[in-house]
Amino acid sequence: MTNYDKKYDANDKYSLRGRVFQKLREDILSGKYKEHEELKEVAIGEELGVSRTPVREAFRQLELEGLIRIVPNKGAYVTGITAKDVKDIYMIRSLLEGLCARLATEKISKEQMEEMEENIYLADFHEDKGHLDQIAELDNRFHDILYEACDSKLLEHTLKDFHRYVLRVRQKTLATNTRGRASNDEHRQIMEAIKAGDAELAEKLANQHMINAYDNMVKNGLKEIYGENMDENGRDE
Amino acid sequence: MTNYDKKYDANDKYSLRGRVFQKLREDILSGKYKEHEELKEVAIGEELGVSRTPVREAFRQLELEGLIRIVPNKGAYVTGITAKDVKDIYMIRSLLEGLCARLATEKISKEQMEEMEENIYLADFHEDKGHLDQIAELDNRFHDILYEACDSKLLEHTLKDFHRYVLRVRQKTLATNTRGRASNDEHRQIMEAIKAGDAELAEKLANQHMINAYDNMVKNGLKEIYGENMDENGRDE
DNA sequence: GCAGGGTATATTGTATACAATTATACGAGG
DNA sequence: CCTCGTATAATTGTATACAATATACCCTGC
Repeated sequence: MTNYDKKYDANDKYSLRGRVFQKLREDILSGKYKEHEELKEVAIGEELGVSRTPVREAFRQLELEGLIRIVPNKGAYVTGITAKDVKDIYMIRSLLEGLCARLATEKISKEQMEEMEENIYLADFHEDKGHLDQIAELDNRFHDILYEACDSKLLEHTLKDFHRYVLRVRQKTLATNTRGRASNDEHRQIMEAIKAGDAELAEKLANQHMINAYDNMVKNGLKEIYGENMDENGRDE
Repeated sequence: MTNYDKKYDANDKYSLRGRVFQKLREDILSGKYKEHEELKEVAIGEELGVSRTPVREAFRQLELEGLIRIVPNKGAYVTGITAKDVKDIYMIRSLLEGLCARLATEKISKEQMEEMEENIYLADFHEDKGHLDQIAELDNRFHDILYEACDSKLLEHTLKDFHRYVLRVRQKTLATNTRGRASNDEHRQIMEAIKAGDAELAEKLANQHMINAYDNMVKNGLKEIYGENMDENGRDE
């Protein structure tokens, strides 16, 4: 938590450090650098045409974002997400997305409401056409709208952090089954509750939306994706 | 979010950067550096006897912790907490401490349970004696035990982040009234619910514990402490 | 053949030098 | 007296040099 939008000032794309940070985050989340892979300062620096200094500073930030793990005097390693992590994140998100939806019911602006309606309409359209990339994009955007609408920088940032963190997993499962349609239907219900001013209902629906998303993940191969880390805690309860 | 305990490997007290980071965090939270104060790299470096490099890296981390704000090419400034921030944090904490208590009911170890009981016993003792520092310390520790007992690195870290973030505020209010006693009574109830294996009750009690703590803050001068930032959003609802 | 140690090498940690940017001070012009 | 612009100083951004640490390999001795 605790960085909000302020971070974006310093991670601006105009400083070398900011560019390195964003590039590395992108590459880690997209899977270019795989789990437990070691990132070497000089190698990254040469690849991006900068010295070690901005690379090192970017590393420090990536570590606090949880994307890499720095072992003193040894190196920086890409962190993995365990199935247990994913489960925990969805438990937390279930509560916080609910809170977010409840707050958004009071605070949402006309523009945000309209974008949300449009988002759902478009998602239906692309679902019919089978445009998987757009569906994933719209799904992400729906949640971002919700986060922005709750009028809490802290909650918004916390949720965006978690959201981004599970992107690696979510993209895959959303694209491989019929969850897209169901997910969008749930989005519509949440939107309508917010529009009707029913904060209680919006909260409940958002809670359940996360639970459904997680259940779907488990059904559709979370184990295969993160199989190597499942042993410890990933399958209980 | 998203850094867990891994961070502590890199912020070890044996590297200069780790020492600078911890020292600065301590000084900011304790109030040595006040809101909006500018932190200069050379000044900090000279004071601690190190060069700018480790100071800069510590700055990057402090920024992601939300304690300072770095404006590119300008400087690093201690961030303030608005009353709205505090309110948001307690809303979020209410839910997450509840979740944490619920999980802890299943997962808590014998040692943790014992430390929790001892904590409450000791807090009562120091309350009788009027040892304000120890009371605050034990209050913090109670929550840390709870966080550790939930068996979720992610939830633990998220809650510790929020907890630390409001320390600046909480210390003051806890020390200025009778909240200490009431707080410890609530701790006892939570502990007993966990001990009895009643996860539902533990969750509800932890929810309410945070709400009570926040209400008490508002009653006892949150406005005075953060008066300058109240104007925007701090008093609605 | 194997264990232990030591040296070479690679990599990170820190300090310093240099470049770029921003803030400040002062003077010229109105 | 005020304003603007330029020069100068202060500060951050980046690169490089040097130090400390960890790793790998070979060499020696048993």
